[in-house]
Amino acid sequence: MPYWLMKTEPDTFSIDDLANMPDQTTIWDGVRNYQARNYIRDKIKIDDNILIYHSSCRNIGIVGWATVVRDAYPDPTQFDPSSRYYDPKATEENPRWFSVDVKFNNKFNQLVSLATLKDIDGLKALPLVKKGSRLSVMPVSNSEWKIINALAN
DNA sequence: GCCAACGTTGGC
DNA sequence: GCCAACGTTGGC
Repeated sequence: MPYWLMKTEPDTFSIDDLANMPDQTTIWDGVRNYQARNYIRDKIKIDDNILIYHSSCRNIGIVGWATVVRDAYPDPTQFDPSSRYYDPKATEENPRWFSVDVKFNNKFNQLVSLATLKDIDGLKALPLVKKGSRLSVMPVSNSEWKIINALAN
């Protein structure tokens, strides 16, 4: 089963916010990067697992994981002029941006910090730890998933 | 808050 | 199609 990692700013939406949602489920909206969009639209499927990463905050790192419960569909915020994610060039007939729904699964007992991730040889290929990488949705291999789960316990 | 690195835009 | 200018990301 494929694995992924998605970034979120906890000040905007944290893993605790996800755990507190009705049915512990939310739309993952606001992705506005083409490479990340392509993963969401074309690759990410129901039952795939998603590591949740907190960025731009005090405690940076992977905090837990969720599971995809709905395949890609047009991100409604692109059509909403009042949304910060509004995109005037997107149309219902020709949407640019896509979302999936994700459901909370587990919060790690301890955060796996970015500094820790950068220190592990088996994680060097992960875009997250590469200098200058800004990709907000990325694939995670089976072995990377295992390493990260081991670090979380 | 700073700023390096990156992705996108738009003039040519 | 190039590339300068701009806006954004995200660690520190």
